[in-house]
Amino acid sequence: MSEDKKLTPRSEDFSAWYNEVVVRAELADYAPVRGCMVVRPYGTALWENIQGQLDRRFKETGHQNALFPLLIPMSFFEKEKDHVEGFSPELAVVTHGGGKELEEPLAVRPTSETVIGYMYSKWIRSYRDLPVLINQWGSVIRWEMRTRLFLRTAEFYWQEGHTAHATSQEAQEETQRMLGVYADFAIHEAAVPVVEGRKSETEKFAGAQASYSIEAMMGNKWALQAGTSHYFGQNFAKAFDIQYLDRNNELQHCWTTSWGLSTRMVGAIIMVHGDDQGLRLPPNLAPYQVVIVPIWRSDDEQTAVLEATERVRRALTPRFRVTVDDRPEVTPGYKFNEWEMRGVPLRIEIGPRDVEKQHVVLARRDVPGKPGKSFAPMDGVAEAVGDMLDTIQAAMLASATAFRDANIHDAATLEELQAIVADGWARAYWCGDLACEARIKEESRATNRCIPLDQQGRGPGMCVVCGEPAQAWSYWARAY
RNA sequence: CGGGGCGUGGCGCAGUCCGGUCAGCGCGCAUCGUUUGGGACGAUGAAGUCGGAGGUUCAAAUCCUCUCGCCCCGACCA
Repeated sequence: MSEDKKLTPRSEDFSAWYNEVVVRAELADYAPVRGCMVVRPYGTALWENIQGQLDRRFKETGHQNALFPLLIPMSFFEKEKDHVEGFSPELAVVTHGGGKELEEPLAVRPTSETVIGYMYSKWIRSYRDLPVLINQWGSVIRWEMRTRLFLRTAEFYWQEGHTAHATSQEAQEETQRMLGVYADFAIHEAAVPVVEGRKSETEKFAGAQASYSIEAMMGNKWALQAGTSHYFGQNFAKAFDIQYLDRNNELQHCWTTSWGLSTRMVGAIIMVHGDDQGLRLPPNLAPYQVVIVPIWRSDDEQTAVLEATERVRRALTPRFRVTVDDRPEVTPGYKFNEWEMRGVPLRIEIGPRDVEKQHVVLARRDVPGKPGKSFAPMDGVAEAVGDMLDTIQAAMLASATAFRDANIHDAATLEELQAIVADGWARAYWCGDLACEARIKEESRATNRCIPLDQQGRGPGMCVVCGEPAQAWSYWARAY
């Protein structure tokens, strides 16, 4: 048995395991450009399913897609003080075009608040134009010092929603509505049990008045910010003159928001669900929900088995995303392992014995080995598969939720917090003082992940650093 | 940008300290045969500017200088 057939146990070296899963499952590769990645067809298919589920939700909440330019004049960034400070260090800048040096350098967008703000200032004239609810799918570039496939690449693919509203309240509601959309997507499609919360002052987005995030616990108990939603107040509207005439014919600045979710979600799915066999994908997002593996020996068997396989495939298509692995040159055992590594949630085995009995073998990816196997009659296989995929989706969410909850603990002191975040998340009160927050980070290597909107279950508390009364508790964890 | 590690057929590596039949192993790949219900086996075969550039030497994967890239840990961040 050669070394490359084993995946690194998740508990030993999580980073190595993660890289191996990404590469061997053929999700992505390194690009010939520093810090960038090539998303391979299998990874892209997964991403497209994520896009589909999000787009469906965006449509339901009244949003439309649009496309804005990749290149942004440098001067746009200088219009909002915090924004330029936040992004200047990580801009990629185009200085030449058509063989000549440009009069004004162009930044490759690191995010599109500025160009979109510029356009909104032209589009919005009246309160009747509001709200503007637009989303963009595309890629952006941030020259990060350190990169990781999917989690932090220099170029990354995402959606960024940008909205403009007539009132502060409406913009704040939008910010939280979209946070809720992300949480709903993560929980019900990705089976990633996220917590929702507000970012602290130090953690919030450059130029935002308030930032919110969904945070997920990875298999090594680190935290990952899986989606963000920002309330800008009138910061960008004032910087870009986004104004409208209200009912009283008075000029007002808009209230704007933005929210984004990236290919980082793919990384989250890998790190939340993956196991020693490799990738595990939730049925709702898996490129292939079902792989059918026909098994035969003789030519006679082959004919009968492939006939049955085709019948089953037709019964499942197009209701499910199905692929058939009838490669004659590799053994069934090889196929089992390969598709398990690639995370396909349900495998159907059809061999001579199954044809004879007119049933198929169902093998669950989320329960590896024999315990995950069962039979389903060929007639009515679609119903059995539908039920099984629902079961798998629910089971994956349940186990990820149980894992998360088992690894979150309350901390009453800094010492307790330090001990907890070494191998989990801490819930700890913090007075809101920046110095106390910095102290926690220094002493524990943990960051303030978010201040949950739902503060239930804990009474009034005291800051774990200074002991002063604290209004709210946060999740603290090591983070990607 | 600091600290550590690594660049040798497609992939994973040995060889580097001590220069000289070291161009080698496993997997993969190709052909043929036997196999096929949990990563098959045998035979034969193709494939490598040893990351790059300079230098030392009769001789460099190996020593020296510079350089490029990647991975991990920090700082930064979706």
